[in-house]
Amino acid sequence: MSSNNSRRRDVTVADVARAAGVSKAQAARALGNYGAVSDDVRERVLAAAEELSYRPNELARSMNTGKSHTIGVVVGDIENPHFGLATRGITDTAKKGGYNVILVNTDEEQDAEIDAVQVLLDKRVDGLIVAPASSAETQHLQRVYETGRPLVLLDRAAQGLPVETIAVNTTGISHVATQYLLDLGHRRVAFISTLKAESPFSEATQVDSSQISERLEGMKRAFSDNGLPFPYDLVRLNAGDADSIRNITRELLSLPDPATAVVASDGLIALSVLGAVQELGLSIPEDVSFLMYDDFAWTRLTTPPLTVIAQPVYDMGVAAATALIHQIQGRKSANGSPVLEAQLIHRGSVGPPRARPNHGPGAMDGDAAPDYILSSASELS
Amino acid sequence: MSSNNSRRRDVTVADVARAAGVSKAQAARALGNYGAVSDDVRERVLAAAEELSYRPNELARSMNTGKSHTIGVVVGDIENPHFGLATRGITDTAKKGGYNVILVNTDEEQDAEIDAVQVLLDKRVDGLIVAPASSAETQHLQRVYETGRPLVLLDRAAQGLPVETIAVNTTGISHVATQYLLDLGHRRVAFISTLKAESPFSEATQVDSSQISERLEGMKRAFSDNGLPFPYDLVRLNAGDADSIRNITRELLSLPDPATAVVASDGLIALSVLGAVQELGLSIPEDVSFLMYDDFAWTRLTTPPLTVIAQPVYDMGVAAATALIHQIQGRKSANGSPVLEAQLIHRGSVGPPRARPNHGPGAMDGDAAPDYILSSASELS
DNA sequence: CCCCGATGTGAGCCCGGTCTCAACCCTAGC
DNA sequence: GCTAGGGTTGAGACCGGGCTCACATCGGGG
Repeated sequence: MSSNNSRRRDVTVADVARAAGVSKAQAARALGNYGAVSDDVRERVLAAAEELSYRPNELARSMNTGKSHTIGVVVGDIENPHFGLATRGITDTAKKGGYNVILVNTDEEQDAEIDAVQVLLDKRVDGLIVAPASSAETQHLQRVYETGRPLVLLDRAAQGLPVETIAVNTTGISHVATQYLLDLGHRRVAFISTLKAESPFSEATQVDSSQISERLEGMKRAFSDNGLPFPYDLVRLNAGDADSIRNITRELLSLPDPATAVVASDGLIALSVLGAVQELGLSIPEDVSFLMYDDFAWTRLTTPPLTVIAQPVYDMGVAAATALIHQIQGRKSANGSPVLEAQLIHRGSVGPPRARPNHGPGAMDGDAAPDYILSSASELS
Repeated sequence: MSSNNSRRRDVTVADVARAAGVSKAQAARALGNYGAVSDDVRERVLAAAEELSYRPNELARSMNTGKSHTIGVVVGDIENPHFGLATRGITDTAKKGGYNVILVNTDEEQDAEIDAVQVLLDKRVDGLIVAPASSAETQHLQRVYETGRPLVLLDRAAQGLPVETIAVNTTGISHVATQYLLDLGHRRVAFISTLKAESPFSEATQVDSSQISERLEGMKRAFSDNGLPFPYDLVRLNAGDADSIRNITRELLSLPDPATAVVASDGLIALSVLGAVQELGLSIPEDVSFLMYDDFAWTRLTTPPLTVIAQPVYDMGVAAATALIHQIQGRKSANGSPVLEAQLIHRGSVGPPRARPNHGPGAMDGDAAPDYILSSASELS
């Protein structure tokens, strides 16, 4: 009936003004609630607006206020619950502050990210939250920074960019977790990440992601603190799709000197690793210990439940959005960024490594965890 | 250095025109690649644009083309992997078609949804994809439809709105799944959903969500096909947060005549139900059978792995975005919406109910599954 | 009685693009 | 030599709000 006969034009202030029998300026004032307007005029305008069901065109409004009340969010993959949860934190906070969120997925592709940032800038978002795919190639972020448009990084820092970054103390928690594994007697600790890299990992590899490099840093430091050599051969990058992760897992566990503990960099990786372990007929933690980043609800339901490094992902989203909105509004961050800490949560997927006949020097000779470990383990649970 | 001294204005066509020594109109033509422009002018303009690193203001462009190349997506909860995955399907498809996505979360609140739709309309999105919280209260969607702005519904239909809706044949799969449970001997089948409702479920309850009502319809039909009374007392709505789900689960399992099978309406509910079952010290499927909607990777890792109703969630997102873009571009949907089918995937969480001494009439007297069931079960696995 | 400020009001510019229109140049055809 | 018609060009309208400015109008104080 009253529906779309040739996409009728939207109602504008001019229309409302005409209907109310006043000038456009007066109508605008009444609607925008500024300037001086007589009660009579205000009433007539508001009535006319109601009658015509007038709605301001936000695009037009944005154009001369220069504010779009929209923030751009660029993440690697919303399908990944890690980002899903962070995004939730961002959108909740944004909404409270009167902002909308344009979400762009990059599949962790550098080019897609560059593009995304550009598009969002073209759309004149008021600010950007980016989880950069690379901490090394950051010219596009540099450019954003130079235009003066508010920018907050999530999860990963960008080299040499003095931009507010919301992330947990990754090196620290990684050190703690690794020390825990070492104390239990593990020496062959593997680490699997989706991070894209050209060649196999070695001592010389420069890792592009600050987050991954910090995790590795924490591991290395723990090994060296204990006077142990770091097992470079067990660090695996490029763990993209489920199949490649399965293959990597199989390989790590069938080496002549196999991994006795596996650390998964995120939940998606964890799922594939666990699938592969299951297929190999190995059991956790008797045959392999397993540790993953992020504490999702399902990690409590596996047998055994999984020992995880919990990150306050939702809160990180909240913090990022809060910081960004502060920047947009030209305020200094209230109290700097809140300190967000990750936490090692002991459940059942980590145990002492299986005793192996042929172990090199420097290894502890027992395979059971010393008492003090068990007690420290239960402290946090 | 070259950075933000007092937020310098963006470069405009006028600036480029001046730099190239031509009129604004000519510069616009050269940049926009339309009309007649001499090679000389084109070159000078493009060079100037490059030099000044000119970028068109999409807002201004949208304003007089009337197209924002943006679609609005309104979902209940992105944190829920169901929507996470669907959103991924939507954004992937949108990007391919040159559209961006503004994402709004409603927490399944009707008011938030009304608000969200309004805001997106105000921002002049080219179209909307909505997973409506209610199939009954749909005036806001009705209004969208009346303005002629493209609209596609996801997951749930809206009563009396002749709008393209992307959903699986829910009644059918629910019927199949229920029949399977009945064949195994279950009579006390519970269903838990987040759907908000005023009062406890009864025969008279009108369910607000088409999706849930179809699922219930499928269940009821299966019961009546078998001449069995439908256990209205085991349908539980309002299963919001983790705690309430835990309580509901405990209650269902400790009734005088307890549920022997529980169907969870989504992954988030499933997690809490499983947690509660674990806490009660019950085992699946010996003590209770369990069935859930959506096939997430983690459902394979629990002990036992879970029997699920797999929905092609990603593809539904793709289909919704595709349909919307077709509408926006004024084309008829290529081949109507593709037929999307859900599938019952048999794993280990459903078994025959425990034999109970005191069973009413009409129940099968054995508790083991008849042979034909087992074979039909393995067909799909 | 006149001046002044406070209050109302309308005309019109602005944001940064798109696009229409009329004018201009130039050359081929008569 | 003159004109028709194509290729080029610039001026300026327009999208829909925000906002400035100039011009009332009115009441109170000196």
